[in-house]
Amino acid sequence: MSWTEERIDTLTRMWESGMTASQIAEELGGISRNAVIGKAHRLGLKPRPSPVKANADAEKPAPAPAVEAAKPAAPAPKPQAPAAPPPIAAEADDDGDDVFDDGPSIPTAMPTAPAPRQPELRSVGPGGFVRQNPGEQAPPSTPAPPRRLVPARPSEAIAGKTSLLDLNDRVCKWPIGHPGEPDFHFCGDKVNPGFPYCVEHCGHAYQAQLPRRDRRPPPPLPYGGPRVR
DNA sequence: CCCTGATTCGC
DNA sequence: GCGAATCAGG
Repeated sequence: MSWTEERIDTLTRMWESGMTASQIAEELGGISRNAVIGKAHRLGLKPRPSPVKANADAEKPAPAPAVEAAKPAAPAPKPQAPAAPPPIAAEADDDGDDVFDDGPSIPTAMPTAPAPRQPELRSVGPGGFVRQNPGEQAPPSTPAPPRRLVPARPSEAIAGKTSLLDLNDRVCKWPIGHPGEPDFHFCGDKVNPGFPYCVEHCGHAYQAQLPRRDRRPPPPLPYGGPRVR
């Protein structure tokens, strides 16, 4: 098997949306988990919560005269930052016509003029909702993921629906249902220009920020919160 | 044991 | 560039 552009694209999207290397390998078929990881690294995409991210020290005064087999063996106790489960937002890369693609961006990216970071400046998005400024961005109340991303595999249940692999910059990435469920898919409507979601779901994802004093205590949506649908 | 991603290194 | 082998943490 060779890495065609299409396969690379699939790999990239799945990798960036949090699929494990095993799952990606299985999806692509005829390829090993290692191949996926190797390719992912070669592509330069690897910002991923690794289960083994301990070693950060490169310099070690210890003499390593051996030609090889020099194992650092540095059990430096490091505080482990808990890796938050990645949001389901798959920043799809469609080659060519993605005008607004400036890399892995957050949904606050403005299509036209970047709003200068000013405390009380507030702009109104194309959908008519009030934008949040950078910094006050609570993660979109994505009711999505953390359990386990399983499918992405063509199934009868999602026939005609927008699957993970169908995501691009033009369709709404709002998840419908939950990963792992047979009919898990995405909204797929035309996006509110400049946003990852359609107008309706932008209304869910971006809420007008009330003055702090009027702010209700944050609704504890532990996880697997309100179903969208 | 299982899983994960990271890294190495012969090809 | 590729990916099996290996490593290492959970």
